Formats: sequence, structure tokens, C-alpha cells
Amino acid sequence: MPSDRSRRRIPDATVARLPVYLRILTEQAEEGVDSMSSDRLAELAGVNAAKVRKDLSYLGSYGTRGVGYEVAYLVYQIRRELGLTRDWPVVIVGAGNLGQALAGYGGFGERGFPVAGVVDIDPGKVGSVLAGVRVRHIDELPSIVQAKRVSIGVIATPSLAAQDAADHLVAAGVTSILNFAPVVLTVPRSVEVRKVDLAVELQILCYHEQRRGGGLHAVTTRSATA
Amino acid sequence: MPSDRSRRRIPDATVARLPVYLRILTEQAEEGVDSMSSDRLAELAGVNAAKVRKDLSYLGSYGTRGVGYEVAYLVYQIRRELGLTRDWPVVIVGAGNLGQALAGYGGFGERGFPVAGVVDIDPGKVGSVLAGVRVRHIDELPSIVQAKRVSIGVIATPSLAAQDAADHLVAAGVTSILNFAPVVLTVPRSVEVRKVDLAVELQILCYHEQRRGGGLHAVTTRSATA
DNA sequence: CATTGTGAAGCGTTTCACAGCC
DNA sequence: GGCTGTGAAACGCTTCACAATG
Repeated sequence: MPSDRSRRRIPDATVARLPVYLRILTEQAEEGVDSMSSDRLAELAGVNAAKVRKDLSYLGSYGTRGVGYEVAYLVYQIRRELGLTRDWPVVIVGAGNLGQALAGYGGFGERGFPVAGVVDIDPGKVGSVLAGVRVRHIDELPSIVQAKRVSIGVIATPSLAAQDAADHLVAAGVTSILNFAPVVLTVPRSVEVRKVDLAVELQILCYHEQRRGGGLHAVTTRSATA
Repeated sequence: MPSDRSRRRIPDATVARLPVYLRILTEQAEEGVDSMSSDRLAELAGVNAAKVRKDLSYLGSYGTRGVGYEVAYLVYQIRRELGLTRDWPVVIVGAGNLGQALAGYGGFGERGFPVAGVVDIDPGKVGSVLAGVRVRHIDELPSIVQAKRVSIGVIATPSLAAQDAADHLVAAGVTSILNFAPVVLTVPRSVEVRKVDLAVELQILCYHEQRRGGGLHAVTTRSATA
């Protein structure tokens, strides 16, 4: 079978939206919807219909002109493109407030990212159990990563420990990192890093908040996604 | 005094980086650094030096040719531009795992975003105390927002409750929302929404992870910021 | 003479507009 | 007729390259 294994390059902006479409399509499928137009999907995703069509066109031509897209098939194609046809175990570094919240957040495992382990450098935290997962010492990272074939690490440590956490993850063989600490990490080029920074998000909101500086606003309705 | 009150429009991409520069400059100031070149700041921020200069040029011409930027002055200017010269109290909706972690995260108040209140719709959670903040019922939202002049709300509820939380926030007068629930919110145009979505971030990492599909990687070093 | 500030070129993303197709 | 798929235009952001300047 000469499989159409896509070696196409999909634009970053599109990759960032595919998960949103995927969630919406999955929900709609559960509600019994089995066909959808780009217009409808655009409305639910809070974006422009042309963008939806162009985004989906990078996956291939999976729509039917005059009809729309078959929801189940599109779900399958997006999942395949994103690499979600298998589970991706993650390891969480840092068993503080945030690490606990993340480990306890069920939606993680449900969405195909089972928590393969939680580690911390503080011997005082090692051994305690978070949401069914026992906290282990950071020295055990390499064995966890190898045993469970983990390639994604989540950094949930305080800022000062984050670079150290990254170094441990990289040394253990992790190749993708989701960083919650507000610091710029230095890692090998081959390692992909994404950052989630609360303070940055709030400060951006702040900028707009300050800019409106007391004007009154017409109240029209629209949809919003990041 | 004919104050140079900037009504310039700063590009979104720049606004998103200013908080990163601000954090770095603040740290450097604490370490006694009082002057810095765009090259150095770029290195610490993990971006290109031309970008730093262009970004800073939107604030005005605050550098000195041949020398660099005075750290303290730049910190002041960025803070002013972002509207960080005052505190912005936030209210958190949802006292579950995430709400608790957020309320307990000290860095919040430190960075100028004191938690003005935590509310939940579940009477069972009302009254409990999270990190020194008593959880109140969502019906008290309007009075909290008015009393503390809150304009930023944080949604830390399960997905199903998020739109409801947004409606409550908007009704109470909040004009900026940071949404942690993986749903697209519908709000008036005048309300600014930013979204933080764990699953989306992981799925993006996944895409790249899957794409490399077993190649070996040269290990060079670089810096990364989102 | 090191470093800023910035026009202008380059590049990626969004949107338009319509041909192609069911 | 309705909706997809997509060239091409428009837009915004990044990077280059260098004149301006303390």
C-alpha cells in the first residue's frame, strides 16, 4: 500500500489551530453530528471560514464540495496528522502546587497524555502520592523515561530550578518540553520547547485594559480563541 | 507638562514579548547590571537583536547609541507601557485543583496581580480557605468586582462551566478574561480573552515529536522562548 | 567605534474571490 | 445551488543592512 504519508510541511499557525478543530469536531461527533461545513466549524472555533478551509487543505482534500466535511473522518485525519494515534506519556518535574494540580488534572490522561511519573528534587516530597501517582526522586528520571518511553517532559518547578529540570530532562532523553516556569530555557536545538507563562498572559491583558482607559464599549457579541 | 502619552499602536507580537524583556531586565537590575545592549538582552530573551531594537523602538528612543539601554529606565518605560504602574486585582472563578494552585501561587500577587477573590458555584466549596483566601459563592462576584475594582477574571472551572463563568464575569463588569478551560468562549467584543490550553500545547509538541520520527539529532545549543 | 534606530526587503499568515465540483 | 479548494492580494512580523550618533 503506497500510503500517502504526508511529508508536507504544515504552517505553525495551522498546527496550533488543529487541536482546537479536533476538540470541537470530537464534541460534535459525540452529539451525533456527522457532517459539517467550514462555515459552521469556523463559527464554533471563533475563526474565519477561509482559514478553516485553508488549514484543512494542508491535510489533504477531505471535504466534499457542496456538502462539507465528514466529522468522523476529519477527526481521524487530524489525529493522524498531529500524531495522536498513540499515547504520549509525560513526566512532570516538580511536585509543588502546580505539579500537583497537573497530575491531578484528569483531562491529561484522557486526552492521550498519561502521567508516566512525577519527580521532585526535594527528598521531603518523594514518596508522597499525588492523584494516584507516587512522587519519585529526580535521579530516577532516566529510568522512568526509558521504561515508559517518555518523550515529553513538563516543568512545574520554581523559576530557579527550571533550567536544572530542563537539563535533567534532556539528559534523560526527553525531546519535547512544556515549561511553566517564567524563564528562558537553554536546551539543545533538537529539543522543542513550548512555554506557558501566566504572568505574561496577565500582562498582555493588562496592556489592553490600560489602553481602553475608561471608554464606553458597544456590546456586540463575538467568539474568541487564543 | 505636554506628556508624551503614547497613543501609538504597538504590534501584538511586540506586546507579547515586552513582559519577557521586563522580567529579564528586572532580574538584571537586581544583580546590579545597569546598562545593557540589545545584543545582550536578545541573548537572554532567546531572540534576535534586531527584533529587540525594533520592539523597544515602539516605546520611544530610550537607548544610547554606542552604549546601550539604561536598565532601570527601560524597566520603568516597559512597565508604564504595559500599564503595570498600578496593581490589577484578579478574581478567580473555580476553586478546584487549578483554582487552588493559582490562588496558592505567590508569584501572582508579587507581580502586581493580587487575588481579590476566589468564587465557586458549589456551596460545598464555599467557605473553605485557599492560601489565605476564603472561597465565596459566585453570586458575590458583582460585589467583589465592584468593591475591589477588578477588571481581570481568571476562569479555572471545568469546561462545561466555563461559558457560564464567563457570563458571570462579564455581567459583573470584568473586561479581560484569562481562560484555562479548553473551550471557545462567547463574550462581547469589548471583552478581551486570552486562552491557556494545556492539551493544545501538548498536541503541538506531539506533532513535532511525531514528525521527527526517529532521526538522530545534532546536539547544538540555543535558547527558547514561546 | 560600538551600538542604536529604522527604511526596506523578505517571509509567513490571513483574507479575498472565484473556479471547480458534487 | 452550495460548499470546497486554492491562486493571488493584502497584511503583519521578522530580519537585514546601514546611516545616524553619543
